[in-house]
Amino acid sequence: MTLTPYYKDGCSTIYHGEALTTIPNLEGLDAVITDPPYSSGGMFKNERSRPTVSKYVQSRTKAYRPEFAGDTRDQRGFLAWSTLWMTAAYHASVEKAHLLVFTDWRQLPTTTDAVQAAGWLWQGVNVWHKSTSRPRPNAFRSDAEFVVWATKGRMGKQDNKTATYSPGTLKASPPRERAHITQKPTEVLEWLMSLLPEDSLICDPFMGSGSTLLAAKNLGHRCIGVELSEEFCDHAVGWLKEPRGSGAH
Amino acid sequence: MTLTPYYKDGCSTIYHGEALTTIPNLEGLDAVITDPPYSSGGMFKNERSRPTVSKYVQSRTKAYRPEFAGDTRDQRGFLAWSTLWMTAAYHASVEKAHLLVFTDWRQLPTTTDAVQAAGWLWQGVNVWHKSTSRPRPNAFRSDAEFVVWATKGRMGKQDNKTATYSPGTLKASPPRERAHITQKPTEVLEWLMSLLPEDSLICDPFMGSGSTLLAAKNLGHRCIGVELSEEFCDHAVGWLKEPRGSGAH
DNA sequence: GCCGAGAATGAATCCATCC
DNA sequence: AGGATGGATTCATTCTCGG
Repeated sequence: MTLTPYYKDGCSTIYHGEALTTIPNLEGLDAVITDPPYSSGGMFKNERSRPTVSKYVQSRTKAYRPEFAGDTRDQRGFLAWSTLWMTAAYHASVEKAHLLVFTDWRQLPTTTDAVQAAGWLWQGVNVWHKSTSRPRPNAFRSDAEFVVWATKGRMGKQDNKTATYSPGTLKASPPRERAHITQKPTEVLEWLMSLLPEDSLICDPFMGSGSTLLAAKNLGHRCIGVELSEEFCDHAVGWLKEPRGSGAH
Repeated sequence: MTLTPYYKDGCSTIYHGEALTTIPNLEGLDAVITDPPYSSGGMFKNERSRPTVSKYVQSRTKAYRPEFAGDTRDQRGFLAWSTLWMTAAYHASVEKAHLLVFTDWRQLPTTTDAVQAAGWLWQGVNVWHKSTSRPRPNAFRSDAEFVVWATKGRMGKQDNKTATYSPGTLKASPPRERAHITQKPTEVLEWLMSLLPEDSLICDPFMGSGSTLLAAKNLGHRCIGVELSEEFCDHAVGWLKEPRGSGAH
């Protein structure tokens, strides 16, 4: 089966479609960096099944943000689904490829299970410390988002001359103006790409607004984005053509 | 069975013995805050009979840990053992008590499993960002230690007047002059105690050098420490009597 | 250009209320 | 009764704007 790109230029490709059916058509990936739907937002079914806008957004101005799909799975469903797409990503990747998956504290153990079930070698947990989070009385604030890091096989000997050293924890605030609820600061994505050699081929199977593609472009990598919602595909295309408000300065 | 304290003063009590057999004799705990051995260290005789020098020189957190993809019996053993002491701690605690357990990334999923298996309500994952870790070439540094947070039952209504707001992520380096290698910064322990009402009863079933007892004392709480190694017990007693180099300033 | 004051915001959570 | 909906709450940080 041949895929038809929704958009394509020198370094960016966007496919409009489902991750599970699209990833098996890809190959030669050096890294998979993505922020899948967490299916969090509550411990109970009725809370999870609320629309993402009402689950997650609560601001006075109520800026419009599109709904995103696939956020209603229960624990077992989330594990099974995660294992499926991660297995597909594994087969589409080259040896020693990197996998970097965002998750919140509730799904962290399930995500590490899925990563390993899919054949990846779990290497660690990175922390994105976002200082702008809502306070909770008599509780610890959940002001961290986690990134499960894994590789395809062992990394082997490294040349210390050209070696890269990256922190496992980064503090950064979400961008002021976001199209997607979960839109990441470019800084965070560039951090996660810091281990990659030049001109790597990256894939983000849950592209959203397209931050991963933009960060890859900034760093001189190629990137393939997959997104189910046409609204987000549109946004990403416009953003790639004219990255206004990209947060870069 | 009545326990005989190894040491006791107004706010601190130390029992020299095993956590599993000691905790069932305790009651009325408002919080359990501890850094258990991550591997099976302390569970088996060969670990316990190691020479004093290696116990003191080698950090407990750097102890041998099984390869992840390897034999899973150690993982299962760790889960079973963790569930046992956490269950005992649950029964020794009052309603709405807090549980705060240090763990590293490898044992984080097993720890959250054990916490929930023991009946505690998992509330989140705190991050201690310690900037003093060894860099690895071509890798993300593991510069974070995790703290699994849980409570005994739901927390219910909170009074907003007297409510406490605590961060979920803290950056702190170990004090330059440490009385003991395994010592955590007092700052970190005081952070974890920040949700507790005055004069709470805390328990650290894996006391080590006694940082938890010292932090509790600083904040006006009572604390019970349990420790298998007599050397550690001795050290803690000396430290409580004269807290030189405690990191407090 | 730098600094200080003021405003806006958050993958939240609890709880009352309605259907 | 039980599931779904909507309102109120809160502070650290960032952003904006004016002097």
